[in-house]
Amino acid sequence: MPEVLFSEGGISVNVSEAMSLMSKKGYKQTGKREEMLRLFANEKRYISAKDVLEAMEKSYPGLSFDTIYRNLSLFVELDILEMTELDGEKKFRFTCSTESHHHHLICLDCGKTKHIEECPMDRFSDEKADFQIVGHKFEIYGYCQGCQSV
Amino acid sequence: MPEVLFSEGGISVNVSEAMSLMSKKGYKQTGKREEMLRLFANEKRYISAKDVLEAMEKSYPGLSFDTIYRNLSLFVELDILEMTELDGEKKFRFTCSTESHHHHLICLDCGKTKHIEECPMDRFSDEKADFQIVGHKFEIYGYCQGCQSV
DNA sequence: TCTTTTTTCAGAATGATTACGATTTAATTC
DNA sequence: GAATTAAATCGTAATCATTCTGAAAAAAGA
Repeated sequence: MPEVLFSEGGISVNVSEAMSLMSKKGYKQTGKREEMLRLFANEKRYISAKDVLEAMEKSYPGLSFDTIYRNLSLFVELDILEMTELDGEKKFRFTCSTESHHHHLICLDCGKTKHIEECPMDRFSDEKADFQIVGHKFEIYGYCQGCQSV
Repeated sequence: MPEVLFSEGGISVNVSEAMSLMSKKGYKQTGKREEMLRLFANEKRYISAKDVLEAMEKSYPGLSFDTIYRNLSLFVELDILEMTELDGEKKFRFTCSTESHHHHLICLDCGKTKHIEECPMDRFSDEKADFQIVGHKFEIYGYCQGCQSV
């Protein structure tokens, strides 16, 4: 569980940046989208679609899974969120557009992450592999301090 | 699609090794298990449960998904197969017990793989991460030569 | 062969995700 | 600010991979 919220300044910059990116791309600004983004900006960890629904049901009772999933895909498409698959479940996390390429150490319990600056692809020469390389995944799994004590 | 089968020697050694490991552990040797293993020994690439079912339905009509999945899990537990999750689907691949720790470059089309000897964890000091590390994943995705031309 | 335990079948249940037609809402135009 | 239009949302059903269940069949050991 996340203990500390970010300063309002930090949040609003990222969320409003994302919102204006959306309208620039022709997508509409809705209260639900903003609240979804606000949630991700606060959490800064990997959470599931179900987590999102549960967090938003309070303010939007009757909110549909369709809305959640459609917006999650949209956000990933626009690079506002990043996605990974853990244990057969898609998990999403806020992306800061200013961050350079990096990887994550991920807590399997709460989804909290730690950046890994180093990328194994840096020392991988893709010529000798007769594959056309289109992507890669490097993730380290574990339990964060908070979740170890449980 | 795999073009070349392995020499019978190579196959049978791996398959029979796996079969005797099973009976040593108290699991029964069945024709279905042997044919599943034979399939994986021939393919040497990541395939899905559905692929296995389709390949085996010819010799075992009416074969159930339950049988496939149960045996796949058993094989993974016994380190006979290795498993990864691609696009929300579990994919399985034959493991040679003699191979040391390694990673894969994986063809997103046919599941063909190429070994990557280098492991990014070798130069990752887990002390400074205040996470209890339990695992990691490093995979490179692309398209093999055969699948590029399509 | 007989017994015991495991495996398998057939189909239902689950859980995550996606699809659909109808309705509502945001952005745009007048 | 009302009318228009396109996108977003709802509610629910469909889909897809995977797991479960209880009964029947098959393998291993005595």
